[in-house]
Amino acid sequence: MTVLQTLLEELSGVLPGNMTSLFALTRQVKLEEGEAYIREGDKSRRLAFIEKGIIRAYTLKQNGDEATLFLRWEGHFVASHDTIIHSIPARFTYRALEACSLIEIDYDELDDVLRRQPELEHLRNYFLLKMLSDALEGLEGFVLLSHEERYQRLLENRWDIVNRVPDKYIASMLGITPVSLSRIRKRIHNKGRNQG
Amino acid sequence: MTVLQTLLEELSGVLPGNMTSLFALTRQVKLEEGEAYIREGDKSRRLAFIEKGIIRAYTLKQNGDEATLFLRWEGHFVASHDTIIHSIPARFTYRALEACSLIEIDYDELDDVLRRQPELEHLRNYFLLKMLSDALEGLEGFVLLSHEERYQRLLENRWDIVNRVPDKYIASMLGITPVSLSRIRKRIHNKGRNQG
DNA sequence: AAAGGAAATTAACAAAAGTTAATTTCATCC
DNA sequence: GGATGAAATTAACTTTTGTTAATTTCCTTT
Repeated sequence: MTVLQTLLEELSGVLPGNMTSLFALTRQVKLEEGEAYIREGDKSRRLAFIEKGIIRAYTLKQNGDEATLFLRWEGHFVASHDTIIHSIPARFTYRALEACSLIEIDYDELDDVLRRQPELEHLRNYFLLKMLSDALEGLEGFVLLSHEERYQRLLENRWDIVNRVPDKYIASMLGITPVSLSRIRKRIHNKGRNQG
Repeated sequence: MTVLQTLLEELSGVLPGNMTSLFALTRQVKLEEGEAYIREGDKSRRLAFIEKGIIRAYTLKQNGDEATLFLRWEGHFVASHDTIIHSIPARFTYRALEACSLIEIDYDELDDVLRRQPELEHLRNYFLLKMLSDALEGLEGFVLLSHEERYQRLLENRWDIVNRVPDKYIASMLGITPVSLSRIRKRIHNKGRNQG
């Protein structure tokens, strides 16, 4: 039984048997480090649970630099909100930062199953609420915290993830340049020295 | 028939009769300008559709300044995500910037109705996806755009709303100070003069 | 019309971030 | 183990923002 199955059963309280129609539609996908899962311009509406690895969503800014929108890792779902919510081609590329193991499903097929088995609908609610909560938490950071505080918070809450990801992607996610992040790191380090 | 009823029926394709149990639980709420709808610390799980007016979600930063997380206006739903998603007391205050007319429902009662009438579940999906989309769009702005570009985008997309809201709240939403927003406005104005 | 008060602008200076480029670190490959 | 190349740091300089305070604008009230 997979991590995902265990998770879903805990959340839904539904017996494994009733999940058969759901899991019949899933397939395992392996990505090599650096491999793209969804490319900018793709129209496929696939959705994946991350069993292992980190995926980075990014796009090119007008000035040519990459901008990282978010990272997702073990236990998260990843999908292009452009294709699923708005039915437009993906405006971001979703690429594996590490070798990844995913469990994939087509969103439209998932939708069919949920329509036929409304007792599973609260799974969808659960994950939508979780994603909404994450997004709002991100927004909060930008409104409430300075760049330095935002990085500090990331270190406190996700030290393990920050450690697995090159700083330049972290910087971009924080809305700053790598040079600026480096200065922030130095500042934090010096504070630690002087003030304990 | 209210704006909300019309909207829901368009979205759900469900006949008015089936919505009776839903609307039996709603009540209209009027707020004066400056009146709070939900206060920081509140535990109530109410949810409201905004028929008329603008509501601002804000909290006090550690330094004592107010930080505005978002604005919601006609056609949006407003609720404390802290109480509804996480079941913790609201960390933000939701206050009417203008006199408001709301249609309110208790989230737990709504939840009951949706469980009993699963044919309405896709309404919840629709609104959750819409809120998620809004939140992600906000995040995108912080990652992809400079302060000036973010303000420009707001002017282009929501000129009518920006016009109804004091600049200091707009500035806070953009993650900058009122002084800085004022300078940005001047810069934009001057560009318009010189470069047409 | 005058007064009062909040919001917005401006000014002046300090702090932080952007930009470009040089330098150093560090992991990887041969 | 030395070469290679990307990432991170540092440096030097410019631009933007933060901060505090003064000034102006604008709206409301009397």
